[in-house]
Amino acid sequence: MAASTQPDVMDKLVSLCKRRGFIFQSSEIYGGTGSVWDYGPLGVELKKNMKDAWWKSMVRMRDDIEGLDAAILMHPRTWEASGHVAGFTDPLVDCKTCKGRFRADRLEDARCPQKPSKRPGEAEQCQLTEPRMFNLMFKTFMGPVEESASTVYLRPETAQGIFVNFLNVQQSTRQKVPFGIAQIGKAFRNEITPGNFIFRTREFEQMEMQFFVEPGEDMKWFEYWKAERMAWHQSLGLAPERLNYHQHAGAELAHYARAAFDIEFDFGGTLGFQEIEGIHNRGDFDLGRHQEYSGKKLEYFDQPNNKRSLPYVIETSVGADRSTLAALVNAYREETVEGEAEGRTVLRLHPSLAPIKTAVFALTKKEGMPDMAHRIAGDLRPHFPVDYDETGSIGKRYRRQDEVGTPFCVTVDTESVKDGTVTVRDRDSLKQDRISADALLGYLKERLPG
RNA sequence: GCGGGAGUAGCUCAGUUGGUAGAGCACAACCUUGCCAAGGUUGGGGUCGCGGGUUCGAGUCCCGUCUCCCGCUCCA
Repeated sequence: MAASTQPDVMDKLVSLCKRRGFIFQSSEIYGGTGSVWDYGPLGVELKKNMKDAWWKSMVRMRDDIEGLDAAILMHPRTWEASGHVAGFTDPLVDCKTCKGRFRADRLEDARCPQKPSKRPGEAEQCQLTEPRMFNLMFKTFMGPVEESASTVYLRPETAQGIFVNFLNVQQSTRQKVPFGIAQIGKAFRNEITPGNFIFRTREFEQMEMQFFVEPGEDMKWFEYWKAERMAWHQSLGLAPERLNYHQHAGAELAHYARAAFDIEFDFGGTLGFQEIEGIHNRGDFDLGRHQEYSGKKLEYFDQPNNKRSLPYVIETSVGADRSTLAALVNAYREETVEGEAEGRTVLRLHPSLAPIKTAVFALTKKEGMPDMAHRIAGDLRPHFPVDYDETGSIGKRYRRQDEVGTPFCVTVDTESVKDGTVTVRDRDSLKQDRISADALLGYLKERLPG
């Protein structure tokens, strides 16, 4: 069969995601809410599989990383310490005449700085609007009274929940540096320019791990995690040629970062290579600042060597939504099946990510086929998500499952009812195996990782 | 926030000079077929993003508003 990769599949993907129940625009019946998306029945499974894969590789498969689920609302001082209150607030002014936008604190004598060549005639002076404060953080109020003292923020990143709990986790688990804390959770940013489907949204989910290391060991661990994280993305099927590293240098470096690399994925079309994960060496910036703002010591006591130190932090931060989008883009294919007039749309998702692992069909509604197919589906359900279908032609049902990435389809026919064998069809190779229904679970488990 | 484009059925779209909405696909039921989107019959679905105005009458003209896309600004 011939495969074709579309230059820009995003439009088709958005349409498919809505039609098949992966992703819907939030509050659509009210006209939609800007840059917020809801995950439908298949989308929630896909994203959950993505998060489970991450959690398993980070927390369950290692004994040097612990899990955490910190609250979205934190003490407001947290964000003063992190630098988000000061660093994320800019006074912006717009020029009504020349359409420019500028930071008020960088303007001289309140004049529009646009070059004369781009300004209208002298008679028509530029008109600047009043400065408006713009902060990336969403504000809300805690308690019944809305007053400034009760202002709290929706966290713009999950990392701070880990830093403030550093000693709680370390002492309760008796971990020794180097060790890490992992967390999956929602974060909120009032982006000026959101967009590109679920790529940049105002409410999103992060999968972050902060690894605490001895100062001086930081670059060694930085390189370790750089490699490990790239391997993880590939293990979930992202094509190696669509992944690369992007190094941050100079002004591009965040205020806390000593070194930073992004892992980028090629989304194709107009988007091209975009960040899906960041690996940062944050030094002791965060623990140091929280120590300063809270007045509480956050040093780690190294018992054998009888010394105290503030660990350095190597952070890996993946966007769960971006990874999900990358998986979808990476998996999307429009193929021509040999000998067939019509092509097929197929999501070649890694089996561990597929929302439905196996579909069970009754070839027709006669001769006890539905009964047997229902029985088989029921036997498989305790083990993984299963879909049952008996409508339309068999080819049509295969196409439906291809479109949502189901790796295997099992069909019960007349022979099945007589001799107990079924047909198992593979999504990618289109090959069919005839096996005993009794051996089906073992057959599928062998081919479905996780 | 600015400039440009767009908003008609689940999806992709068509709707001529304003006269009370169509197609393909999808979906549901039944018949037929019986391993890769066949065929047939029937059917459910839109008041045309939302609000207002002009008009005897507006999807079709005007104003406002919301949302999406592209560009700018911005982007820890």
